[in-house]
Amino acid sequence: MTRSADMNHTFTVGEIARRTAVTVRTLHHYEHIGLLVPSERTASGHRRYGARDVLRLRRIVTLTGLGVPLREIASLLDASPQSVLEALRAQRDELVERRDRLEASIERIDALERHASANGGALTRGELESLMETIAMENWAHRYMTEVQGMTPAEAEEAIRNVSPEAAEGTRKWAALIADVEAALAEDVAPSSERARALAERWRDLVQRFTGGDPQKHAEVKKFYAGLPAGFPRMYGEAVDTFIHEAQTAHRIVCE
Amino acid sequence: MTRSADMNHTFTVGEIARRTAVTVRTLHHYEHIGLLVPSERTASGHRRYGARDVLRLRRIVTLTGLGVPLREIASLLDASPQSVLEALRAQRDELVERRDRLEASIERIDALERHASANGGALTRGELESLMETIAMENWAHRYMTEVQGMTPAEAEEAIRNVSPEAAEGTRKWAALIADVEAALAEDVAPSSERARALAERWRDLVQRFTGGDPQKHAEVKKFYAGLPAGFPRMYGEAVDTFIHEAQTAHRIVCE
DNA sequence: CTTGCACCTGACGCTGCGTCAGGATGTACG
DNA sequence: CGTACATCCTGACGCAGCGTCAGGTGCAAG
Repeated sequence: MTRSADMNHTFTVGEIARRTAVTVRTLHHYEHIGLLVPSERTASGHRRYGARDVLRLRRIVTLTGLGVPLREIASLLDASPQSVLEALRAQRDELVERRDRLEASIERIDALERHASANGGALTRGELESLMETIAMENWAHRYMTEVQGMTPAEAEEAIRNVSPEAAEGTRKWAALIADVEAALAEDVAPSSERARALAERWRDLVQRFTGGDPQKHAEVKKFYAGLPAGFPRMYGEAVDTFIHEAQTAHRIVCE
Repeated sequence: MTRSADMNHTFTVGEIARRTAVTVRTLHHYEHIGLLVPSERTASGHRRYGARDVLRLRRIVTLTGLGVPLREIASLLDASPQSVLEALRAQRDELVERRDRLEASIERIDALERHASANGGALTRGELESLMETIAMENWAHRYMTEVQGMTPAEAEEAIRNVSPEAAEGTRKWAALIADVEAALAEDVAPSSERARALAERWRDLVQRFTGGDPQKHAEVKKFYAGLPAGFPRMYGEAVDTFIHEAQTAHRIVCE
């Protein structure tokens, strides 16, 4: 054997880095935060890692691979197996939540894609806008269900997914209408104008369609809106509300 | 109507924040990076957001909700619908990749949990260690397959998942053995000791089991290891190799 | 002795804001 | 008209996990 029996052989940062697939900078960082301090230093100050350090590092790498934050790893490395398991359970829950959020985003993009390809692969700016507004309203609905109705994120996703296609179509139309009204607001369109009349009529039609012409349901919706906690973000702004009201008055459009 | 016709009404930061469910600090930040600069300021320097700003903000919020980085949003807001779609496609790919990574981590934790509950819900330190070593080796295998064999991450996941239960069991035993050897190294156990002999025998048995006693397969495995690119991280360190070699020599354990 | 590589410390950069700090404004009420 | 009290302002540090210089030292080989 040409190699000496180097049982308590020590390694330099570079060697450790290569052997465990982390960077030198990472090792510096781990030492800086006190997570992995090499057990030795040469006289000239070079780091020397022993077998014990390598073991510790392997555990650290494993746990970071599971997405456990470094702070937690630091406390876990000296903890009992039970608390490690417990921490990993908590970690799992977090990972699941993050994964579900990603999944929801992916599905929204997919939905947008489907619409795009249904329209021949090309979208006009307006179509894109209204689709993005739909997404915005879904986000809003999600917030509403979790924060006001107290649903879990998963339940809210479910509820939103379970909306029937026609209702989703309605949502899309609402989003488009609101976007149009806000565009009109941005362009200083007068409520008495013809364009405002068209918007007010679309608004009335959507309200009728949404409530099925049922005054009681209309009242319910109003109550629903009134019941929102103060400061809770609305689907559309006060300015939109005011504009539509004025346009309806100006053009004597009865909404109910 | 008591409220005046405030068509080009402007809003303060706080109002905007409440209505769009972002924080005031976020609006400050968006202005700081030039993403959303309010179209007006009062004489005293207070921000005033108009309908146009609200529209822009809604789009920003929608896109951040899809995980698009702010820098990209900045360029997307003035881009054509086509390039927006294109960017969202790229965004989707990224999201999918992140989701898959999360999924893999979740599954690893689940596997660990299953082992734990199979052992009656309680794990000894050694069992936990060896399970974590298994994870480490899976990570290693993943790196090996993607970086050396050139597989995609998905293919690598597949390949690892497709390992038969017995092979997985073998992997676990290997991991446990390596961990034990490294522990022995950390404790300065002599290669001539009884404990080293036991380790060397376990090593020999695993090699035999892995190669099925076939010398050619043994040679293949050696070649596989020798064929690894220089500097590629190994499953175990040189010190382990040396230790086992010396122990086998000291106790005349023939391995092949 | 020089070359060249590996190592050292220190410090800023990145993402997307949260969270003070210290002070100026705005609005409602008496 | 003064006084609360909410809201607004700017500026700056903090966080997670390192990447990436910058400027200087150590070490083995030719």
